[in-house]
Amino acid sequence: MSEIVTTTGAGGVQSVERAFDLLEVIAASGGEAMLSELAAATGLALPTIHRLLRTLVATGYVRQLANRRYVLGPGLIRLGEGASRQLGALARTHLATLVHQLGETANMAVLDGDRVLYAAQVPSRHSMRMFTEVGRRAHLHDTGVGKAILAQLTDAAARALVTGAGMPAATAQSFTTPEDLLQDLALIRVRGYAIDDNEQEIGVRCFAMSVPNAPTPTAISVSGPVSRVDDAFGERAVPLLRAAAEAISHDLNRVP
Amino acid sequence: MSEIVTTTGAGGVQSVERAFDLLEVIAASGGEAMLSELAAATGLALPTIHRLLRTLVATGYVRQLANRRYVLGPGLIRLGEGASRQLGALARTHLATLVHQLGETANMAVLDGDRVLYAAQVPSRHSMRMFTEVGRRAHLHDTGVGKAILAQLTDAAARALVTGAGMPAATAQSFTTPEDLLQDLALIRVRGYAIDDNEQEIGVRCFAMSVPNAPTPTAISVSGPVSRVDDAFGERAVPLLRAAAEAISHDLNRVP
DNA sequence: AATAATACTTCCACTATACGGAAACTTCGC
DNA sequence: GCGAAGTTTCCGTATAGTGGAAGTATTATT
Repeated sequence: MSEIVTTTGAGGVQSVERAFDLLEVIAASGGEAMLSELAAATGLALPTIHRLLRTLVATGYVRQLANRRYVLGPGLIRLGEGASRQLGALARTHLATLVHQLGETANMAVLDGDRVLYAAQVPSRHSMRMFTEVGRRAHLHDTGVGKAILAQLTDAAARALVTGAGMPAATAQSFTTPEDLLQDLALIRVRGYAIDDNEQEIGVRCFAMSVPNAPTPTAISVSGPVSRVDDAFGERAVPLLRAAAEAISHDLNRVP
Repeated sequence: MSEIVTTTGAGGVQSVERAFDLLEVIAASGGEAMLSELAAATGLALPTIHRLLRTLVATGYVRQLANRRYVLGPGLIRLGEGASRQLGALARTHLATLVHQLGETANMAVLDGDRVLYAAQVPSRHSMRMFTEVGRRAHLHDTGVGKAILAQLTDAAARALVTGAGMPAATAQSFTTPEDLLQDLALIRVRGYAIDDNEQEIGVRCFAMSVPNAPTPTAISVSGPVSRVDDAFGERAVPLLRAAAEAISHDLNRVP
């Protein structure tokens, strides 16, 4: 399913890159893989992989079953939580302000490979609200945050990402061809924000904006049912979104 | 705060061990650290750390702020999610058995820093049930799983964790001083399981037991309304909990 | 604003470290 | 039980990583 993943960037420590490649391949194989599968996916020699895995097993980032299969270990949960908290804590106060001002759920998401990863959420007090959860990953082409992130990139880069990931239609409103999507991205660049209008889920609309100068491409959004999130809502939301995006950008690049 | 962390196990790949040591130190420093802090904590030479971090930054597992400070990167969130799902899948069948036998919601949680992280849940079919969700983190001192995990540790370690995290009273039944809690932990060690009796939420009672020999301190529980989860329930639940904990332990420590 | 102090990054020669071919061993399918 | 596929150990080799020293940026001090 996967092929060579090695990213031999100049000055990188080879064995560290390879160790993380192995973890990524295991994750991509549903969290469980055999030694020979890893060899096929990475192109590395068997003894090399075995030695790297032995190190990861000894440190608790990989577990080995009696199958001899390798699975992601609990040590990674800690690190993942730490990373998630790190990114989310910074955003949460600003997202909470948005929720207070607008009354709808606010999210922050980052580009992760060819998907968006929801890194923080402050839910609204409405009972009817989005059920997206922190840690969930979604497609780029049919979410507000995804399109806001794509609009920051060049057309070529955006096209490469969505064609790589595929463009399944979540609803009848979803874009299904790169051409249609690129047209929307051009509009997003001009007006400065993205709208997801029933594209991800029927009945849900969302206003999203990219966070400038983020280390990883990042966007924030407010979303809710179409009955409440209408054009009038958008007029109120856009300036507030911009303020929040700039505040988060400021915090991300803060120099204390 | 930390000191030398290096785990030079025979046959381990040095640079991989060091890279993960760095990640752990960053996580232990609240998700953010300076290069020189890392040097002090690990005892490694500055150029070595710099090179390792550059690799981690290039691969997205660490971010570098404008401060030049290093923080855990979004790539770790993916891996953590994968590991969490992996652990949950293993437990789910055993938790489902418990739910089938007892008719109440079953959970598995792991120690994560100074909190418990719910890693898996199988809800009961009762409409009135716990609303805890996978991925949610809770305090150690007022949950069944938290107390079961604390009881595995020494009094000193348990005290350090709860004083570090604080002991807010969720209900009038919650323990609020380390002394009271340690007394309960002693009881838990003797009888082999923990009871959360209206401590986390009024009306909810929970029986919990630690999973022996888990790579990370882990516990499982069954919980429900006090009307159903009474002493008679406990008498039925405890042997089944023990069987489930041992089955999970068995699976964790490799069985095909 | 200029200077000192501190922290970070690049350079480079050395050698310890990780690599991978070949062989021994284990498990699985038949 | 036997053969095949997969996994682990061994070990000579050379690559890949190491860290002292020097250079550059950033922050603190006067």
